[in-house]
Amino acid sequence: MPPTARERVRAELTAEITAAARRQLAEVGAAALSLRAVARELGMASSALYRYFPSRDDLLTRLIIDGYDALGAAAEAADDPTAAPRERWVAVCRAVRGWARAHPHEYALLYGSPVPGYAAPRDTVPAAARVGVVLGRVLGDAARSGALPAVTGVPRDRSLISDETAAVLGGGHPALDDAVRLRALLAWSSLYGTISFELFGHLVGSVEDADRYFDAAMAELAGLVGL
Amino acid sequence: MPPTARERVRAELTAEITAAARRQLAEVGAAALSLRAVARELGMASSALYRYFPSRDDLLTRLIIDGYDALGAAAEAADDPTAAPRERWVAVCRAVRGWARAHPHEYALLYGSPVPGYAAPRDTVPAAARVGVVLGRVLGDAARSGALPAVTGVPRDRSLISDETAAVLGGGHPALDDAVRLRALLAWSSLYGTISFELFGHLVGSVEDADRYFDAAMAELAGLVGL
DNA sequence: CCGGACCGAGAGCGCCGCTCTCGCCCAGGA
DNA sequence: TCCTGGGCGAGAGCGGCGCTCTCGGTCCGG
Repeated sequence: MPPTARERVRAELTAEITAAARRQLAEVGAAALSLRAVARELGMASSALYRYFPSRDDLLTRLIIDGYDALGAAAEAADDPTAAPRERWVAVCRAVRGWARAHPHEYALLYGSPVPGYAAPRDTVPAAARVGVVLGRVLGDAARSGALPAVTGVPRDRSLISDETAAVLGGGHPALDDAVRLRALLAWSSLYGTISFELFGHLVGSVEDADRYFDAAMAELAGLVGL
Repeated sequence: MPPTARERVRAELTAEITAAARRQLAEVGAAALSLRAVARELGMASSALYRYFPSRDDLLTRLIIDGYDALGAAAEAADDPTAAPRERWVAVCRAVRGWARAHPHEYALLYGSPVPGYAAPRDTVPAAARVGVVLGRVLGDAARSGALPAVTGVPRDRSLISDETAAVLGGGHPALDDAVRLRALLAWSSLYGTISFELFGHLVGSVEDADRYFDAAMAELAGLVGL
């Protein structure tokens, strides 16, 4: 059956709340995000918000999922499947960094310290995987076109990377070399480390030109994974 | 002149406060660290704490500096200058990860999202650099012994890495190749990214054996910098 | 010995997350 | 048509937070 009028207005108000919360998040950061302030901005009593989100953590979870989705969308939009693998790789990395710089507090919410007593629900996993999927597709396409170094053919006794992650990182390619999987996951961690270092201020005074440093670093990582 | 009795007892109480705060930090994390709870643990009025720390952020700053120092000490202790460069590199990385796993909340305070309105004072810089110094010394020693790839000798028009950081990363070696400097900084970012991913739960389900994955990843990074 | 610096305690302010209760309003069944 | 029940917003309130101010007490140096 179609949504009733009640359900529609409820969904609208829920969207308004998340929108206001996202504004707050962008302004003051996750730690200072206050349910009461969101309610004030919306002109309603703070207690009324609890009809829509059982707790502040649930509101944050909503923002986390939306953030992963927005980041994933940015990465997907930046990938041009017709370009050369190495350029695709760097372009996606640039897009991730660009999104992070445009939304620093959201990025910090996604990849910074987890909030105090908060354990990421499983809902966030598929959204969080989107960037990995894009990176994996670049790798998989490169492997299919033979641009990746040859498979050694000597599998280790036990793989370091789980099968699901290997599938994502392989981008549909059936059997990426275990070393490539490892390097792909390492590169993804390194992308995250590089962006976080820059955003969280650990690079101030160390890097002269952040843009050029990032491009050079991503080129190194592309070389590491074999692109 | 020697410290007066007043100064001594003041220093002692300050130490007790930071110790209690460090316990709180280890238990509940930085975001939930409460000045009032520290005061309760010490059996004093919360207002009395402000005689010793002007604000919660100042107490946090103290903990941050101590954390950097402890981490730096762990890294220094793990470095055996008589070992082979590659083993030294991996050993230091292992030590950093070990400290991070033993003190997850402190690590998150150091390298996670910066706290809301908090801007890291300059006091934290020297303490924060200690790990970099250790890593740089490994690199510099390797370069001096000729274990690092030959310098290309073609400097870029402008260095990406600042002179001070290049000096630290060079570990006293006069002229490390610019590419090596870049890779060293990238490797340091990657070490941080790898540990953070593991600690913040972004690797759950992706990595089968965290210990083996970390060792393999650090070996890759060692190869990247030329060790 | 005395004045002033230092100190701890208490009360209080404005926030916060969260709960409970109370009236309202509107939709759907009798 | 009326009535009733469920969703809803508002208000009051609880305990906890960071932080400030004021007030006595203590102790040290001149």
